[in-house]
Amino acid sequence: MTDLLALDRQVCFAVVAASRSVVGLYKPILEPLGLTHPQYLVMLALWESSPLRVKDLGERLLLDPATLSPLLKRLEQQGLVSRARDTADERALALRLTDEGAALRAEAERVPGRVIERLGLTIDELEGIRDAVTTLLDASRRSEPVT
Amino acid sequence: MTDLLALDRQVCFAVVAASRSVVGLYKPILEPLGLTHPQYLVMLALWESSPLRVKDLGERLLLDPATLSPLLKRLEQQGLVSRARDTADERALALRLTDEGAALRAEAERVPGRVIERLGLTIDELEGIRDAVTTLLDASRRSEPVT
DNA sequence: CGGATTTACTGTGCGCACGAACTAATAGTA
DNA sequence: TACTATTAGTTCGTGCGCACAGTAAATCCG
Repeated sequence: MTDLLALDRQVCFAVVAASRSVVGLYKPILEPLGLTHPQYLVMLALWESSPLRVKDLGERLLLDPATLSPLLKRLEQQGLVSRARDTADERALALRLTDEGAALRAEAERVPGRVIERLGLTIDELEGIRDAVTTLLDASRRSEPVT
Repeated sequence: MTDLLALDRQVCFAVVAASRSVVGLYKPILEPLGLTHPQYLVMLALWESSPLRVKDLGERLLLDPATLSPLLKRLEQQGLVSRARDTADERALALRLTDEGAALRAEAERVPGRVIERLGLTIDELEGIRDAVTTLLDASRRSEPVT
């Protein structure tokens, strides 16, 4: 019989610790860009599609608006993002890349390669990890109805 | 050729999001015990070996002393843990379970089963996830020399 | 049209999480 | 024995991350 207690501990501790450790790996690489890891994720989303509302951003990153709100203000202060009310819907905020924010993409494109290099894992290993973690994420999200 | 950029994004976003989501899954289950997830991990460590120093605890959980210090004070205030200087080494803090802290274990033993049940994953899937995430954690820790 | 409801975001409070600076105790060494 | 270096914890500052309450705009509906 499998020891559920030990298995649960291994899975949950590992994923929480891995999350912190991986974010820590990004830190020195993102520092020259002046970004934290969550800010980097926001910029990735904006580089992909630029006029974006806070709500949509939150759905993509699975983050609360209350978390994004101050984070976006910091990005605005850094001149990377502009925050303006959507003219069509005054409740919503239209997030746009500034020229500076768009320009940062060139530098950011070298980030993933450096992270993967430092991890020292093969593509196959990374793909396996991606699949396993995605399975866990999906299972976890299914069990806690988002609303 | 594999798209490293996309792969990196998938792996790193997934692990960070999975971590948050899984911790969120614990929240309603741990709430009746009066514990947050990090506090639960600390209690797990103490249930395993009771006189423990902050340093050792930090090494097991991969957490900074600066993170544990206030967390442990909260556990002390809840009456679950005692914090007393080690008589042999006055620098060190001897963390011990109180009777109440030891007693909480009985309730906590039902936590992992409930989490696994809610995740709805098979034992095989969980073991695969554990192995994949552990590989990632190890790789990440190797690349950022702890000190 | 006009009031009730929903929606989008913001402010507050609390708890991590970590780097950096600090204090106190121990260990190492000339 | 003194003097330095190391070690163990704490404090402070900053940035998430979320629950909860609040505000303002849009939508629903009688």
